[in-house]
Amino acid sequence: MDDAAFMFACPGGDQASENPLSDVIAIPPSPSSLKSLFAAQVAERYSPPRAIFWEGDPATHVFHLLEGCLRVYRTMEDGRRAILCFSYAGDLLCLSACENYLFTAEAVTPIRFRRLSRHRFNDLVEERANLRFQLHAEVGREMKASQDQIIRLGRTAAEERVATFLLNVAQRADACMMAPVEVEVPFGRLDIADYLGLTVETISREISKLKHDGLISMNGPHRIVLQHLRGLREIARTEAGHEQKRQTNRGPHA
Amino acid sequence: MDDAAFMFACPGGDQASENPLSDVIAIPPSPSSLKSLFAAQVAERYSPPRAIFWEGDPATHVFHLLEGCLRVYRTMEDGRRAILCFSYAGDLLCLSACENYLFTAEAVTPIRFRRLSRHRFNDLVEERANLRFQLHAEVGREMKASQDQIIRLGRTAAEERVATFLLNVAQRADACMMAPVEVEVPFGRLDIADYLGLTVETISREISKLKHDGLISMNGPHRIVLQHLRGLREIARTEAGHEQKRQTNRGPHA
DNA sequence: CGGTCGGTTGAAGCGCATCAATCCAAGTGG
DNA sequence: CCACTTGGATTGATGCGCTTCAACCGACCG
Repeated sequence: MDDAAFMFACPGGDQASENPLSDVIAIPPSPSSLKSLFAAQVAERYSPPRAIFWEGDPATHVFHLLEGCLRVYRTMEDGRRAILCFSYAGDLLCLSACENYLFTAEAVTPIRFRRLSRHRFNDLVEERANLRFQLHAEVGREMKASQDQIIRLGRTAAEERVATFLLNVAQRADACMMAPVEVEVPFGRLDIADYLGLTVETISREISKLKHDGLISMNGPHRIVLQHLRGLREIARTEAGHEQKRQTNRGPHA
Repeated sequence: MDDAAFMFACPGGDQASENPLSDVIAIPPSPSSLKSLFAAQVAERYSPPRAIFWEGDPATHVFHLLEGCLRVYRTMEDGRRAILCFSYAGDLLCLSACENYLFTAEAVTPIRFRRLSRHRFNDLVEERANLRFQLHAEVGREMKASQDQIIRLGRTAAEERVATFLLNVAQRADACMMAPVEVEVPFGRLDIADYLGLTVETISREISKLKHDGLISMNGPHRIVLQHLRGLREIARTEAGHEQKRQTNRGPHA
């Protein structure tokens, strides 16, 4: 599965910020990773459903999520909501340049995170080519994740979206993905629905269908066991291929 | 209208690459804009429906589109296609960091563009803080555009999408947007459909409906006159607001 | 002039939304 | 400790919006 469906992931392993010994003492000795820039900041704790910032507010800070998970969403005037992604422990938030936050980020579980003023973050990143490179790469990953989401919302059926979603959550938690995997799904059905562009009822029905077909089983609505990964992947064949068999839609000047 | 629906736009006015006098002579005297980095490159011409690069190919170059327009898309194994955005004259392409191109970019009209090797582009950008800043800002705009698209595909009806699309194309062409605007829509209905996550028939029907309601009129399928901007905006009220009236969907740990 | 391609329009069907009822777990107050 | 409440999840019944299938039209082209 090469589908990085969640934005803001930081697959490039890096435990620096979890290992204060290397950075907290004195002046950070030339930090080697974006996350280590946060090491000196105090960790804050929020309980759900508290937001760490709101869509439209001046984008004053950058964040590093240490524990728990977040929903990242935008809303329309009439209240419709789209969840852009979920953020997990280890993720960085708000790396993209913008005047105001483009979305709201709200705790789904109790979270722990650090913040850094955007000015300071920018200054620190500017100091080292290494960090600039990491930042650019990270934003590139976010772009890819957004594009995956665009394909999914525009061109796949409910069943495919739910299967893909489950596989992605599983991969988040358990990178190896061998035997039947039990996944913790901390978000509610409404969150999943707003993420996949569907309704709660449809999510529930699709999950029930997968359960009925023996592809998954459940221990309560928030613990789902993926019994038959191959079958799920079959359904979730959302992945972009590279052939170009389809008729080309010539422009009027062709 | 604060909705930058098309990625890779470069609203930050900059005609440097269109004014060769300033940059082509001798060594670029400390370039002040990303686009001016391309000034020394030869301009290539492609006819539709030729692609300038393919999804999955090694991402060797960065591009500056001088004339014409492109469709930028990804395809799935089974041939389903999603157009991520359209690119217009002036736009930069492939600014995000990635090993391989994430999408195919294909001429819709005859195009003229310049290319620059990614290595060289990176080196040049690295030299000047100003350019690094511009690059980051530009990628941020792309992110916002992708997120707009995610909301649209996940949470709006066909009518809204088509109205928004027309308004966006119009704004591209004519920034002031006062009186009835005649827009040139160079892409075919299939392109619009794959961009909006709909089918050709639905596009055609929605356009007919708008025509019937007097909101637009047409001079052939590729020239659409927006007669009643206010009405269109009414329909297209896709814009994200910032209120948070909706019930919060508490996580299980709340 | 027939053939092709893009666009439009009609008819029928289906997938998901909507509306509504029920279930269940957790919380609350008597 | 139990009656009552509350909110999320599930399931069923119905409806609608968009897709699908199909026919037709007009422009362009060989």
